[in-house]
Amino acid sequence: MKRPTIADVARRAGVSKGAVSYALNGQPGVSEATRQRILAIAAEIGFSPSSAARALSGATAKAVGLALCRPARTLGIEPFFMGLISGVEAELSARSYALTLQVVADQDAEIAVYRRWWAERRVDGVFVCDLRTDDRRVPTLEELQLPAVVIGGPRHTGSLASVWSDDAAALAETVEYLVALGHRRIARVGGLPALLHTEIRSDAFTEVCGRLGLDESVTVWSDYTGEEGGRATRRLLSSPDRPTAVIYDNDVMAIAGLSVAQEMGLQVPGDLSIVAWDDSPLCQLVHPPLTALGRDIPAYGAHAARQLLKVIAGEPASNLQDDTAHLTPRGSTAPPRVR
Amino acid sequence: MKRPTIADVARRAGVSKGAVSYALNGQPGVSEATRQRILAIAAEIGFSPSSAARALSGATAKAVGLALCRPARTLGIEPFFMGLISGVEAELSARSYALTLQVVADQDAEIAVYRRWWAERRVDGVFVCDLRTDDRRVPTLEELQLPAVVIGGPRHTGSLASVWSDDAAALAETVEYLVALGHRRIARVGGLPALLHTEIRSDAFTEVCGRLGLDESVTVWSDYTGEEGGRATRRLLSSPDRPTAVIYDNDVMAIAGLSVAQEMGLQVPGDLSIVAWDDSPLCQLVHPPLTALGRDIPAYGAHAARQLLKVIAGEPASNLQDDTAHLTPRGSTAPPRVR
DNA sequence: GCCGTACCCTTAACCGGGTAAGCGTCCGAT
DNA sequence: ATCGGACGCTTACCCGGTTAAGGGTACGGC
Repeated sequence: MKRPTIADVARRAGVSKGAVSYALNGQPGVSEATRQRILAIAAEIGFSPSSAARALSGATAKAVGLALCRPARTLGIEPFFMGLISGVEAELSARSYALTLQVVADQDAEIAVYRRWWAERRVDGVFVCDLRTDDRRVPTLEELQLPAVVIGGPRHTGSLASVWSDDAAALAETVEYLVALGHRRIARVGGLPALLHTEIRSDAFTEVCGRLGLDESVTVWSDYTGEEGGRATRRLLSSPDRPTAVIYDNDVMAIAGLSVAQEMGLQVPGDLSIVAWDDSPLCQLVHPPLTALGRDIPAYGAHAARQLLKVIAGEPASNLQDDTAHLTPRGSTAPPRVR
Repeated sequence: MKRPTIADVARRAGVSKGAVSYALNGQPGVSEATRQRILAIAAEIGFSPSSAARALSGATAKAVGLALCRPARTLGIEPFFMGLISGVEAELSARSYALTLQVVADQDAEIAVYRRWWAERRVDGVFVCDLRTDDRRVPTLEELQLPAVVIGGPRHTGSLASVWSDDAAALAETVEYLVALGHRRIARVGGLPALLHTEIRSDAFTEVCGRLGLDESVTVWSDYTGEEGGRATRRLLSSPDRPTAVIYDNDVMAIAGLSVAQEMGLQVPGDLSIVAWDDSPLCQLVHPPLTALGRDIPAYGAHAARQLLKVIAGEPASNLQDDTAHLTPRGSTAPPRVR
């Protein structure tokens, strides 16, 4: 089966291909009657303009890129990215933009991908995830003048647009809730320390603990995997003055932590309260169900996509604040049992 | 910053752009000395050929497509797709192919996406997931002559290439293992019944139960979500002659089932043995860790990608059998306690 | 010395769209 | 009647690659 081209449409309509182009793009230059005739013929023979030809003649590629730089094993289990992608997609496909995905090994590879995409004119813009405190991707994208939206922030985004959520406020709310329950020794199992949002949460944790006079609070760092999360929990709970509550930076580590606590004979929430960041259906599958900091991730993705389309359209870059994560109390948090 | 074009390279090398094209593509027609000079200049100014221009002049788009047709909420929690994608990516990016992703609502939308991609020349080929027993995507892709690889099968793939795994054998092995432990009342919580692999597993389950004389075996269908999986489990366990072992079609439902069993006061594995299909890290995070049918999903994706690249290169379609899932016994299976 | 040919490179057409410029035609205003 | 201009469409060239055809030049064989 031959792919229909604009010339096929033009021939059947008895006009030039220039006229067809004007008609299909809603430009003036053809009469309304002719436009309708051309549209009907295009629909009839299933014509869609070649994205390559379109991209070539100066227009946009109608595609955006997302490079993911986490090892495959952590990518797989975290519901976060799939949620993000489905939200991004919903927004993009409504404007018939395509999403080009690439999994990369490290920051250098990611930068190389951006340069290639740019040189190949393959994408009109990109999403930047997992911002780091000193991120070389930001100056690279600025240099290339490739439209970009940082997912995360709000600091260190340079002149790029961003979508962010106030993790510091969410963390403070969580700590205050635990303190209200009567907890004084609160620990936190963080994600990769090189990531900006980990730093933001760590700073906020330090700040709020200082403010509330919780001088026994402690943060340990992990890497988002269940394995490491479990190990970190085991270390925390082996301490003589072990914490009575732990906040985990993602759901997978929280579930692993719950397992470890139960394995060590501790009652949750009696002996230990657990809070998970990222509320996925997983949190409700375990026993007790986990109190979690949740937020609408697909909506977050959709906002990011809208931001990117705006930047591509030439609007100035802005930093859009998304909803703050909210705490959903479930069975894994309670007042600490007096020892 | 201006993007370098082939003309820029040609000018600096003092040759025509035709010569540059030959040099960069390893074609004969330029001397080795000139080729090296051109390659050096191209590398120096960071030239990558525009994918649009390339695609336009008859060559390939250097991109393949993957349309995912599951609701966002089940997509997110299943580690399967992310594993598949990272495997596909590994193979594709080695040959600098891009992966275009689209989340679609239903089969009609998916077919429309294929038609659009085809008309736009956006992709050179596509992956087809979640094959159904009477799948309209197959004849559509045959009609369009769009290279495609079905992930799943081996039946109902028409003339398309495929990569598949022998689920029937894996299921039989699992049932035989449970019978060897002493189980006679075995239930299965299946996935969506319209999907081909669900049917294959169901048929295999019926066959092996018949062969082993397990006339009390039963299959119920669910939709891969933890919610539904839990509900199905509750129904099964409320029956007067409840099963002593349940096989779940994915890990999320198995974890939900474990929760329900514990909530109903049953000991796992004493009162109930549980087997999960799809062995993800999640299976090891719960207590007891789940016996699971696992397989190397990224490798599966990589094989699918290799198949697709072959079909795109013009090689005849073949049906490649991937490794059969293997059972990893863990703490959730044991001989049934005598009641 | 002349021809054949292999080699290296240039020229020009082509892919399928977008779009500025040009060119009839019709219509209303002067 | 003539002019000006709006309208509707065509023409032609552009984007940045690929590639068939062609054209010098050098070299070997007769």
